[in-house]
Amino acid sequence: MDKEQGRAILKRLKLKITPKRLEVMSCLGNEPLYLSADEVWQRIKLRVASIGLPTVYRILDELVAAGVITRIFQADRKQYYFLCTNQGHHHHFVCESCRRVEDLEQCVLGEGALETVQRSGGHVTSHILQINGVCGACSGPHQEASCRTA
Amino acid sequence: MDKEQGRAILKRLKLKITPKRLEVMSCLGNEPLYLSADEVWQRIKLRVASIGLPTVYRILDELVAAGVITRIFQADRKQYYFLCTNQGHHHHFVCESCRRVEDLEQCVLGEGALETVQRSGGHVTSHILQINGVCGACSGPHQEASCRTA
DNA sequence: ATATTTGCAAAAGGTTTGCAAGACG
DNA sequence: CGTCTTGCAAACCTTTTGCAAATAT
Repeated sequence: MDKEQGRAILKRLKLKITPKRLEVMSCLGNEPLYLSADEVWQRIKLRVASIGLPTVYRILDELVAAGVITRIFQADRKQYYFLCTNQGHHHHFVCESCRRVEDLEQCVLGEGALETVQRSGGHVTSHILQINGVCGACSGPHQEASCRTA
Repeated sequence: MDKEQGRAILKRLKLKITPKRLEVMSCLGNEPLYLSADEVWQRIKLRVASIGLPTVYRILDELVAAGVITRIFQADRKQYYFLCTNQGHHHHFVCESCRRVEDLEQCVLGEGALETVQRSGGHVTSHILQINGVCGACSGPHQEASCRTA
């Protein structure tokens, strides 16, 4: 996720191209980790003259609404954000240890899911699916030291 | 969900049997709807002499920890609660219109879900799966009036 | 008798809002 | 230049906490 990709996304969304927006996208797009709004803010502050936390929230909200970034669910009821590079419909595997997010190859929802609802006359509009666990790197025999306790 | 079932659950969880706990379970167990902590509180206040909102939160937390009730995810980032009567591992269909929650017959996670992760050396510890839509009753041709706009 | 439970009031803390100043196109 | 963005400070509001009083077993 370089600046050029960010510019293209903003142009497509009809949003003005501002340094703050580019920084938020760049921040989330540079590593496959989920971050809180506050964490994005802390990282960006180091590189941008001045930016307020509300601005970070506003930008994140825009990008979530546009489908550019995804919310990650965690037990602490804070909002976490992840920038998907993968375009198609898919879901995520989230490592509890290192915060890494991996795209699952396809929507792993089973066949029966929608039928059950449709059978009773209803219809499905959306679904939430997130798989939590420990990634390969964090599960490896020599990786204990790198594991987070949070 | 009558008082007797509530008593049995509390006994199994080694929690003292108090009127407040029975009321919370009874409130959530009487209709297949998800409610917020505040809504549970409002309903119980009508029937119990005095109960504080913190108590409702504490009881809900205990019951979630014990697996008796489930959290429902909504966009407003409030916590919603639903009391499952179904015992086995399963997930829920949530009606956006009437708040009704229906148990899906089985875990609708597809076969490929876990394999993708395991292939790279990781392992899965949990997953979040919730299907949103409009239920049969709310989708029916003569049900427009009963639909919520929230 | 004693550990658990609860009320009350107050705090916590992530997120949102209002408005004036600033920046993009 | 007009409109969209942003900073700042303050408000919001759900949820949590501390502690003393009440209650279950």
